[in-house]
Amino acid sequence: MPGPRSPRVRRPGGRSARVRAAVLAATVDVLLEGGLDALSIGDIARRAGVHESSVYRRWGTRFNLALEAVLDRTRTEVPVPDTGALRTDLAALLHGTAAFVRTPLGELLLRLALREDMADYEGARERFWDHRFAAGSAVLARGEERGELRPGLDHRLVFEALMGPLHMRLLLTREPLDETFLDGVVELVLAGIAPHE
Amino acid sequence: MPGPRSPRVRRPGGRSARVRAAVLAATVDVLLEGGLDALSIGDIARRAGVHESSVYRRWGTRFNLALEAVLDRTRTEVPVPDTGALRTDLAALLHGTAAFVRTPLGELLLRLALREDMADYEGARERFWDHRFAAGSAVLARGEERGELRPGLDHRLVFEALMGPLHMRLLLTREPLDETFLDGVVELVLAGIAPHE
DNA sequence: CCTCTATCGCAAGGCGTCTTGCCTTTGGGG
DNA sequence: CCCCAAAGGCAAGACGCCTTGCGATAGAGG
Repeated sequence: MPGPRSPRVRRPGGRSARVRAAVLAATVDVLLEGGLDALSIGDIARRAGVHESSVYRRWGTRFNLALEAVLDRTRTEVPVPDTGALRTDLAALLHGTAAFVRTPLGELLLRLALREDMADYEGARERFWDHRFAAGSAVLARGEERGELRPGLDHRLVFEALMGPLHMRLLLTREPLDETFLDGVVELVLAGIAPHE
Repeated sequence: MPGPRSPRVRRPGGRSARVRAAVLAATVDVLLEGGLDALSIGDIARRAGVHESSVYRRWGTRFNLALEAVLDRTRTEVPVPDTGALRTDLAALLHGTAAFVRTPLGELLLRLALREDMADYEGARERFWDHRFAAGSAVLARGEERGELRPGLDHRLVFEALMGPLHMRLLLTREPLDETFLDGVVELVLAGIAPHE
């Protein structure tokens, strides 16, 4: 239990912070070299010049460690496209996501998100998707003002219709994410949400 | 190398077949009780009355074993709905898939399909999705004859648009798969592929 | 029925994960 | 500047995954 003298925030340059930085850096290195399967706590501890038990005590499992390391390196801010037209905005959103998941860290993050045993990070997942959904919703709201789609649509549903096929290919059917495919999805969604003439 | 006397097919009631059946049965039991994480080769071998090394020699990793056990139990035949209208056919397809992935074995299969380290089963995955896609394509072809959708659309794309949001919710955002959602997807896709009036 | 080989049982062992109890070090607060 | 709690280092060890060499056995073909 943290006594009354227990500091809430340690000095950012202290030993703990150094250890944390060294371990996270080593983790990202290993991750980028060999992927999730190559992740070994012993290896990381050695590279970071830290004892194994320190890693275990702080992070528990290597997946917690990997997630924290990746999140630490990943800027999750999503740029909200504003090209002036719904079609190009949606395309930018989709292509941006495709580009991200093709990034080494992006793919790592996606793979980690699929694990079931990360109870601690429910919040992180929720925040991640809320963030991305907000970008989609902003784009749709502007399109609505311009009369480019029917009003009253469920933005979440439209967002999922846009992003779903991409993730399905990536994770399940493992077909390539070529331009034709991405643009086809945009056109299909666009047709689905267009106002009745 | 199999000599000239090497039989291609062993007797189906022989020792090997008995071991295989016992191990697969034990595997499914464990899987249904505790999920993928509870899968321990030692445990399975004990339950099946078989030595651990026999399991390792035959299946290698527990994920190969799990996949074979699940595939062995799963009838992957997809019923092709034919209700007379595209809307209800698509709804049946989507609800059927949702029902399958909510099955214990269905969810297990989905989780296993996500693993990257199953090089041996690329073929199985391809066959699985080809099968399901064929059902979707048949439905779309009939709809096309009835003039319920624009001709010349990429059936694969439409299929992915229908199934993508479901899998995205299930795997990534982990939001519930309620009726409203599923029906919303059907309506959106339907609007997206409808002939221009 | 007999042979012969694929498969299984067995035992020993390497390796990685993760825990735990004890001691040492560090650095924030008084 | 000193004290002391939090964090790290260390060592021992449990446990599960997976491999391997060898001997035993069952069952398919002759």
